[in-house]
Amino acid sequence: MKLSEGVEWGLHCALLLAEAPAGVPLPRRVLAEHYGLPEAYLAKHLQALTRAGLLHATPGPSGGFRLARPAGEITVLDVLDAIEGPASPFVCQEIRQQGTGAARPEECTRPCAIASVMVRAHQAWRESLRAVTLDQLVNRVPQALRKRNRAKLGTDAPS
Amino acid sequence: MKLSEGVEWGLHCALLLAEAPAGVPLPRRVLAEHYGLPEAYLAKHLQALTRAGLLHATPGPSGGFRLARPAGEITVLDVLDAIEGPASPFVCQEIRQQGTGAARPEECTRPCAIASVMVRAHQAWRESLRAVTLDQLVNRVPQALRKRNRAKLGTDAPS
DNA sequence: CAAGTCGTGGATACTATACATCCACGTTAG
DNA sequence: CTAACGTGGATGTATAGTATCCACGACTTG
Ligand code: SF4
Ligand code: SF4
Repeated sequence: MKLSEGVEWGLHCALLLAEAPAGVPLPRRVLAEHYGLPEAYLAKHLQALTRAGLLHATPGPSGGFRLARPAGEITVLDVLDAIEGPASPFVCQEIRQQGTGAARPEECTRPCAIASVMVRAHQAWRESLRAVTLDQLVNRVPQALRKRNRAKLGTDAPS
Repeated sequence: MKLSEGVEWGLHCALLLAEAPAGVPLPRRVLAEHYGLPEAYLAKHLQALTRAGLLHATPGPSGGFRLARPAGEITVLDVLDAIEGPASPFVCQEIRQQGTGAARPEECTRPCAIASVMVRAHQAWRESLRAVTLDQLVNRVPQALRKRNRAKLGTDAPS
C-alpha cells in the first residue's frame, strides 16, 4: 500500500498558494521549479485540484493558479480526495463466495465483519485528515522560509 | 493507494483457523481450495503470517497451519502488519529541499507539518484496526456458515 | 487584430509493485 | 523408506503510477 506522491506535491503547492498574497496567481512553471518537479506531470495533479474546486485556474499571460476558497476552508482530506480519490484502500473481492467453502449469496446481503472493520478504519483515517486545514499548516511553516518564499515569488512572478 | 488483496486472504484464513477446533492444523491446500485462491501464492502470505508469529506451521503428513495464540490475542492489525508491512502509506520525498525554493537542511531538522499530519492519520487508522481481535470477528460470522465450515473441514482434513 | 503566454486534455511510453507460478529442498508421520 | 507438507528462491505477467509530448482553446498585452 503506497500513497501516490502526487498527494505530497498537491499539498506543497496548495500550501505555497496559501502563503502567497491572495489574488496573485502562480503559473505552474513557477510551482514546478520551486519544488523541482516535472512540470508536465504536475499539471495533471493541478488539474485534478481545479476540477475538485480547490484551486482556480486563470489562463492567458500572467495567469496561473490560486486558491478557490480561503485556506481555512480547505482541509488536507480535500486535497487527498482530489488527487488520490476517496476510495477505500481495501477492496473486497468477495472470496467468501468462491471455492469449495462458498457462502450462498443470500448469506452475503450485508457487508461482513472484515469489510466493515476496514471501512471504520478508513473513516478514522479520513476524519484525522479532515481535521486539519491549510492555514493551520501554514502557521507551522518556519518564519524564515515563509519570508524567503514570499520574496522570491513576489519578484519571480512579474518577471 | 490500494491495499494488497493478500490482506483479505490472510484475514479470511486466520478467521477460518479461529473457527476450526484448536490443535487440528489445516494444510494450505485446504485453505486455498476453500476460498478458490492460488495455492502457491497463498503460501507466501501464510509464510509471512508464520514469520510474524501469528500462525504455527507443522510440516509432514497431516500437517498444516494453526493459530499460534488464542484468537482473542490476535488483532486485525497484527495480520495487516505481517502481510502488508507496518510502513506508512505516505512516504515523504523531501521535495522542500529540491528546486529553486529549496529549504536548507538545518531548517528540516524535525518532521514538517504535512508529514506529521500524515503520521497521525496513519496512527488513527492503525488504532482502529488494533481494537478488533479475531474472536470478535468470528462471533459475527453467521451461525449457518460456521456450522457448514466446521463440518466440511472436519471431514476434509482427515481425508 | 496579432502574437505570445498559459491551462486543458488526450495519447503514449516507462517503471515500480503486486500477483502468480514453478521447482529444489528440508522435515515429519506412517 | 516414502509420501505429504511447509520453506524459500528464481522467474514471469499484469496493473497502477510516473513521466513526457503535442494539439487545442482561452486570455492578456501591445
Ligand atoms: S465481504 Fe467480507 S467475507 Fe466477503 S470477501 Fe469481503 S471481506 Fe471476505
Ligand atoms: S517533510 Fe514535509 S516539507 Fe519535507 S518533503 Fe516531506 S512533506 Fe514536504
